[in-house]
Amino acid sequence: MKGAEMDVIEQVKAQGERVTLPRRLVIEALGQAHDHLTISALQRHIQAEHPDQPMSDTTIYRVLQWLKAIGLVSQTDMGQAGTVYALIDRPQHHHLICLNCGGTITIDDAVFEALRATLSAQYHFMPRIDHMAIYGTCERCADGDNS
Amino acid sequence: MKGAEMDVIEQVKAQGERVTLPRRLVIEALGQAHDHLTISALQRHIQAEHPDQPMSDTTIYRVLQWLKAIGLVSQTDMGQAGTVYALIDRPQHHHLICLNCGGTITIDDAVFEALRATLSAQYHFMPRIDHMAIYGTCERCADGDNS
DNA sequence: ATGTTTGCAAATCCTTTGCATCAGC
DNA sequence: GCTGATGCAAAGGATTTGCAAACAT
Repeated sequence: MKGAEMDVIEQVKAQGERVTLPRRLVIEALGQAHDHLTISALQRHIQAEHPDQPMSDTTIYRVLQWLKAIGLVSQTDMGQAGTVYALIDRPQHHHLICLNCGGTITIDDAVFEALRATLSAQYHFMPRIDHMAIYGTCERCADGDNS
Repeated sequence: MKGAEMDVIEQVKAQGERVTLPRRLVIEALGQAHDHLTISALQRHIQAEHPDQPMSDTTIYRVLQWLKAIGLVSQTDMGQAGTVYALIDRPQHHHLICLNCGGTITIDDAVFEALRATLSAQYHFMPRIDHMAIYGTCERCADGDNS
């Protein structure tokens, strides 16, 4: 199912931005990933799919920075796990990260609806909560105690 | 009012941790700051207060990493503005960061109470929301349009 | 044709590490 | 006195930048 990246490419064109091969590949990789990707994971993914089309780190950085600027991808600092990127289009989801075991739990975007409403009403601020990483302690670590 | 850092030092001692001069100075600087500090701001602050006591970057990094590990400071990625640190003790506050003008708005911790409750109830996860940075568009930029 | 984007290499910035010395308990 | 913290210098990693060549529109 390659709907996501097609949509993104349409959006990009509609904004009058140029669509080049490297850009296409980055968008494709992000669209196919069922997860948020680090720069190196992205690079590996693209290499695997298109072994003949080399992509420099520089280009990936620049493409991501551009996609972020035009509001199509989110960038999240996942702490020890590095910085990850993802398309902003599918049903959003976010992550809870356990400070003890390092495990991650995926949570639904609905959890943030109330927060969005509050920030908008109280502070007249339009939050763009594309991908949140929240740290804390997971159930297992809270019970079984820690290291 | 130097209550905050005294408390922290007591806590540290109570945990059987060593209290050295560099550690004391970092805690003092964080306690006096009315804001979250970057590494370099912290360094400048300490230099200003104690010109004769040099502190290597390395030590600041190590002290902060240690304070974070024992749960006394928060670390937040503020995007373009870098990574900031703060003591976790005073009434918490958080920041809204405008993606357009870069301005920041300070918000109350109460905003996150509902979120904490939801995460705890629905995912059995104990979040540690010490300092959040939320990106979006501020009122002024939403009205006056952008660059 | 024109203005943008790419790739390479090098620069820069932030953070961590090895190791000898020094300080807290 | 023993154990762990510090400082220096150097390594490491991630991200950015300058400039010529390649590309999309």
